[in-house]
Amino acid sequence: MLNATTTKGNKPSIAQWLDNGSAGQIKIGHSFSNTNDKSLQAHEHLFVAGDAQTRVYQILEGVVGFYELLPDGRRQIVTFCHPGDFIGLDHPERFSHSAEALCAAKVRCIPLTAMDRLISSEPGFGQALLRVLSSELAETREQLLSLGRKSAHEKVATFLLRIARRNEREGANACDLHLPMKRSEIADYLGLTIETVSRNITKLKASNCIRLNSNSRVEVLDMDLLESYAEGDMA
Amino acid sequence: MLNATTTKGNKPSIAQWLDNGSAGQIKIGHSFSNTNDKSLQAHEHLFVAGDAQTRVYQILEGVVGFYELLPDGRRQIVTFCHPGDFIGLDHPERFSHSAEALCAAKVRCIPLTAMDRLISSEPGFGQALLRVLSSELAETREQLLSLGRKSAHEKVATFLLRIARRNEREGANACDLHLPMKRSEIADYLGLTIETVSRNITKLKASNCIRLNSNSRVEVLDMDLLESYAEGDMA
DNA sequence: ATCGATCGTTGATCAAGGTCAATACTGGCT
DNA sequence: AGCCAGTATTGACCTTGATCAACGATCGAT
Repeated sequence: MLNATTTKGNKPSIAQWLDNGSAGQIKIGHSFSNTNDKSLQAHEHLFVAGDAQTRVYQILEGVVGFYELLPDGRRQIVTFCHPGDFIGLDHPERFSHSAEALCAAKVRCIPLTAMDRLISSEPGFGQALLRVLSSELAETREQLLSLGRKSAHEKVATFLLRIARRNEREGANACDLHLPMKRSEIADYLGLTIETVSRNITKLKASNCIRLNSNSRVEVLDMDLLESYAEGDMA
Repeated sequence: MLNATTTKGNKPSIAQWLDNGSAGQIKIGHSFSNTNDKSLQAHEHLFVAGDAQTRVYQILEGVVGFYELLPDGRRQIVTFCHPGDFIGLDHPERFSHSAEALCAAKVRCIPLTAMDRLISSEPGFGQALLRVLSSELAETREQLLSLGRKSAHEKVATFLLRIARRNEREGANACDLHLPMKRSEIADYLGLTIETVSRNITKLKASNCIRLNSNSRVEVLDMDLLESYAEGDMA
C-alpha cells in the first residue's frame, strides 16, 4: 500500500484518475471541468517563489526544473520533473520554490479544490497520492546522501545512473541517456559548479565509462563501472 | 487539505487516530490489537538497512536518527525524528536506511496491515497521512538547499534555527535549544566533519549570536543575527 | 576525589572543488 | 557557407573545509 511503485503499478494509478481522455474505470470526468492544460516554452516559468498555491501540476510533456534560491542568487534544483510527475503536492499556501520549463513542456493544472474533492470522493485517489508522495520522499532522501556525502565524481556518476534507471523503468534503452538540461542545471542540481561537472564528465569519458554523442546525448559504455563510481567504490 | 500543518493542526491529526488511550472522536481502538510500543536505549537500533519493512513507527519519546550509509562507511543522517514523527512512511519493502535512538526513546510500532486497514476504513486517516508526508517532503527539500548550496557556517546556523523553530511550534522557549545529538551526528546531518561543526559553533559564540550553557544546551542570544547567518546574508 | 573513556575544541597542513580567465564547440541565422 | 550568441571545456590559481594530531572538558564509575 505504501509501496512506492509509480504510474505503471498494478494498482490504479493517479494518471488514470486524472486522465480525462481515458475511458477510466472510475468516472470522474466532469469533476475536472476546471482543469486545463498549459503549454510552456523553454525557460518559461510555471510559477515563481512567493506565488500563492492554488493548483497542483502534472507534467504531460517535457521536463520542468523545480528549484529554490538563496537571497544572493545561489540556486538548488530540487528535482527534475518528467512526464507523469507532480509539482505542488508538498506545499503550504505559498510556493517557496519556483518551477521553470527546461524545454518546451505541457502541464496539466489541477485546482486544489478538485484535488480535495477527489481525495474525499475517491478513496483510491488518496492512496495513489500517498504512493506518489512516499516515492518522492524516498528519492529526495537519496539525493540528500548524494549532496551531503558524495564526491563530485560520485555525484555525476550517480546522476547519470539515475537517468539510466529511469530509462529502464520507462522501457527505454538504459545506455542511451538524453540530458534535456544544460551543465549549469546539472551543477545546480548536484551542488557543484559547471566547471566541476564538465571536468568529471570528461573523466568518465577518459575512463571509457561513457561517450558523448552530443552535449546532451550520453552513451553509457560500462554500466557496472558507472555503478561502482556512483557508490564510491573507486576513484 | 494538502497543507503541511503538523500534529497540532486544526484538522483531526494522525496522533488522534493512533492514540489508543484518547477518547478519540473516532473509535478505532480495537484496530490496534497488534500495535505495541517499544523502548530503546541510547544508541540502540530500531532497524538497520536491509531489514524487511513490516511496520511503520511513530516516536513517542526521545529522538531517533534516520540515516543511510555508503559502502565505505560515510554516513548521511536524513532526519532526526522527534516525538510525533513517523518513520517508514516512505519505503518499499526493504529499508535502505537505518534508525538508531540517540537517547533513550520509546516508539509505537504499527503493522503495515493496520495502516492499510485504517487508510481504507477511515478517509480522514489517509488525509492526515498526506499532510504528514507533504510536510516531510517540504522539510527534506529545505535540507537539500542546505546541503547543496550553503557554506558550513550557514549550515550550522540553519540547523540551530530549525531547532528554535521547532521549539516555537511546540510552545517551548525558542531561544533555549537542547541538542540531544553529539557533534558527530550534527556533522553527518549537515554533510560536514565534527571539527568544522565545532569551529562554526565557536564562531557563532564569538559573534555573540549564541552561548553554550553546556555541550548540548545552546542559548540563542540574537535570533535575527542567527536568521541572517542562516540565509547567508553575511559571513 | 581520582581515573579513564568519551566527547569536544583548537591548530597546522592538505586537497577537492570553486573562481577567474581563455579557448573551443554548437546550433540557429541570414 | 560564415557569423554570432550561447554553451561547454580546459587551465592556473585560490579558498573552504577535510585531515591529522594534540590537547581539554565532561561525566560516570569506583
